[in-house]
Amino acid sequence: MDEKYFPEQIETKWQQHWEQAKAFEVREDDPRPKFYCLEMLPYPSGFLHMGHVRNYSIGDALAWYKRLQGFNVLHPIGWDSFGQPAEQAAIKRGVNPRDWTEENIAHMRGQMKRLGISYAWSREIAAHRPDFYKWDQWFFLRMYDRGLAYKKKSPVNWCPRESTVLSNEQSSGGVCWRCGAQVEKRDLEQWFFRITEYAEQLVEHMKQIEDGWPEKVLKRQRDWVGRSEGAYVDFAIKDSDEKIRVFTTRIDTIFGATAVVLSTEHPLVDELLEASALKNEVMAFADKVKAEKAARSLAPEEEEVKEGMNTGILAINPFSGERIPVWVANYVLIEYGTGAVMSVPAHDERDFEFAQKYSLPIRRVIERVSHGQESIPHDATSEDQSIAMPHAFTDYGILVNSGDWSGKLSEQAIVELTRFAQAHGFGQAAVTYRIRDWGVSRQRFWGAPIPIVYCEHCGMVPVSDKDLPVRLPERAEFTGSGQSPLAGVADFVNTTCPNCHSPARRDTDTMDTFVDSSWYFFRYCDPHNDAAAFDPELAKQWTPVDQYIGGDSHAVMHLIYTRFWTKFMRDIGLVSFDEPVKRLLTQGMVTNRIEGTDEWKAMSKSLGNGVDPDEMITAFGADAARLFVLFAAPVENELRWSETGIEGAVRFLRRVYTMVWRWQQRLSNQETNSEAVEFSESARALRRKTHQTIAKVTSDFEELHLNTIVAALMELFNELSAFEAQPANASAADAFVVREALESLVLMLAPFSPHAAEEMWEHLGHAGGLLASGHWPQADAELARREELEIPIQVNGKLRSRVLASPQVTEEELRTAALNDKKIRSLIDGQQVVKVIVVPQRLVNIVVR
RNA sequence: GCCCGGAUGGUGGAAUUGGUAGACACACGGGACUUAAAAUCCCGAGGAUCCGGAAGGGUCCGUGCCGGUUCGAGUCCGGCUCCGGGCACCA
Repeated sequence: MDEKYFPEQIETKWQQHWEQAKAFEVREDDPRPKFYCLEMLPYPSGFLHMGHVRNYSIGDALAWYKRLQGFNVLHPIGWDSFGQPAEQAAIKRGVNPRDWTEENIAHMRGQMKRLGISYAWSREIAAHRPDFYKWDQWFFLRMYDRGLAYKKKSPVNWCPRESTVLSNEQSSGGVCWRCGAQVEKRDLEQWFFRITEYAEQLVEHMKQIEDGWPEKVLKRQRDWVGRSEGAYVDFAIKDSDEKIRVFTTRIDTIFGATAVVLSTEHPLVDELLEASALKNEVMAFADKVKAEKAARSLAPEEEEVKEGMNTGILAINPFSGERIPVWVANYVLIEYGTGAVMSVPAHDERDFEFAQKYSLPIRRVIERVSHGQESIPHDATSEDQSIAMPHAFTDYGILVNSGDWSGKLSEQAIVELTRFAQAHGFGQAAVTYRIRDWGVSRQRFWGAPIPIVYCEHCGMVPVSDKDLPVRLPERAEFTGSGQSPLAGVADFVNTTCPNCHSPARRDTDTMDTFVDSSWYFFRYCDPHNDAAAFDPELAKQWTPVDQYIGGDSHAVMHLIYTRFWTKFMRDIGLVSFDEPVKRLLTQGMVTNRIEGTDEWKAMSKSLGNGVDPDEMITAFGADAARLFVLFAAPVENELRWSETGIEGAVRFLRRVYTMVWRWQQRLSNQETNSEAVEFSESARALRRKTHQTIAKVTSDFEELHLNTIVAALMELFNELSAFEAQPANASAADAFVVREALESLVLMLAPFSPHAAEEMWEHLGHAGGLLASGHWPQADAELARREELEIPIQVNGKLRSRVLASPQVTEEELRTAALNDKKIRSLIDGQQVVKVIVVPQRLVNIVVR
């Protein structure tokens, strides 16, 4: 041990020790309870950024804590190594995506090792390696077997810059989630996973995780799934056998329907207009809307103007028999519900706006329930109330002008009208969801090939399991054009049919990379299995994940897909639970000031406010960088980068290190190891602080309040520094107390700054390091108890004095002590004491008048 | 527009869930060491104001704003303001 703290030396030394000792590898036959600590796997862009450092520092702190507490901790890492950047590099610079990816992984792995994150490296996985994506393909086939993977021609979100299809999640807001380009609509044959089949469970099972997941994430998922209860209602069409089915959540307003409005893309539009004189006009309108929709993606912020056209067709309101016009309009979504709505201008903002524009009648059928109202308003209101209503009235209320249902409350009417529709065969209760099936086809090279071939005779045929993986070819042409580069690789495309062995062609699309991340953490349980994605028995020992940590940018994509995937794996018998992750932590962003401004933004190269973790490690050491990152803000908050802050962390580590250096000689004497009988008052105070700190740190770890843990450790250190005994003159009892404090401090520091902790632990007489588990200190409640309490005394709620009392003081004694306090007596002299409130062990408040 | 968060010193943030507001740190100021600087160590500090030669001590105000509940409110309730985020024609 050097007298001075040299982080670089210490860190290199312990990283080697850990590697040699395989300190963080785990075995399934370990009898201790398991803990699965997982951080979101990174994309191998080539360089870690501070967001990664924060993510892994949080995860590693927890992994260390649990390990020290005696858990068998699985803490793995891998690479989300399929995806666009590798392919972009191939297009722009002609490099091989595989080489590019492997080089990036090698560099980032080195950075992680320099940070000293305690990963079980033998379990490292990478999505782009055939032994991994083989199982993507295997899962695809299982989806296919069950009808959960299907192909359909559909308008897809198309990123023109990257020449690829995006999922709904990846194109939310009309822009590409990756490059920000405006998304266009195109019709392509695409593979989909039937996530909608699991929509109900995705909502329902939130109950199982609501204690462990941030409400913010659950809410976004709930919104994304968009469960909505309502009813289908069929409107018959005059002079036709066809019906228009609409979905509504407000069947109670149906007597106010003054039109039925179809999406311009509704299949019935064509058919119904066959005989209509307006056919050409309406079709022209539909084309115009379609063109506008495609163009609109160029300026998505722009609010769309509602436009429509009367088709001249009449629909029949099944409740009233009334004939109302059928319109087509651009504001009705084909993707949601049935692609058709009943228009109730009086009670829906959108219909109101539309009706005003086209002078459709606005008929009020719901009245506000006034407070205490008993009587029912009668149906005396006039037909057209557009003048009387400045807005749509969208609240629930009481029905008017609604036939037999007038006078009923909305809630009740909804139930009764739905039941009536069902009984008469023109409707039924229905639940709809906003979530759409997950489009997984990508016209890209750098992904898992879709294991399907097309045979002239047999049509679409799945590849046999035994022929997996369908390997990516070594080379391809990267033109950046629309087709998958795989289409140009003859060796890849041309194959034989698994069925009839005649010539066939492979599907040339690859899978969305979110497929990899949907199940990767199950692979860590059994990473080298070449007979299965994982052995269910091994997975059972580790999963579900106890704590997952990552950015909240994945709140709806990855974190919904992985929940879906888990339910699917449950259904094919691989796992026995519904939810893959018990606790989720969404860490805050790391931001830095943009030079010359007062703006704090996420670090990024393009903004020029990035901080290179390597430089941090070189300048201050990994231990200090990690300590600072965890201390500077609560884990879920934004973290504002500060150079001086990290210097403070170095200073703290240096001070602790120096303290250990100063005491190590004295503490090597065995007598300091056994507890003395008598301790001085100040020694007892230090012990008290030690045990109070242990208790606080332990409970804060359970909540991942890492910043307050560091503060508590600093407090303990400050008290230790102020302790009067010095190494040269310390009694055995004093030395014992110092040892207890120092050892506890070093152990509790290990999750934050493990290298320095190892070094100090060794020099406190524990050769062999911290590697063995089970060292976490135990708080002794007896020793942590205060010998004397300082009780604040208030008069009329204002702090006026303090008295000292023993922790055993009774309420009565406290009251007396407060009233007899000199200062208090002079203050309340001559006034009437109305009441004395005594909070045991806490405070006394004297109320006077 | 709708739905969530949040607002505490110069700064990041603490506060046992209704009980001494500002822990811990950064930045800052003063001092020691030094020829000097850096490093290190010690001390100070919410604001205003008063008493005292000093050490110290007192009073008032103070957790975005207004109001309420309570012996007591950063914490609970009602009404706002501002900031951040999510969704965005989902019938």
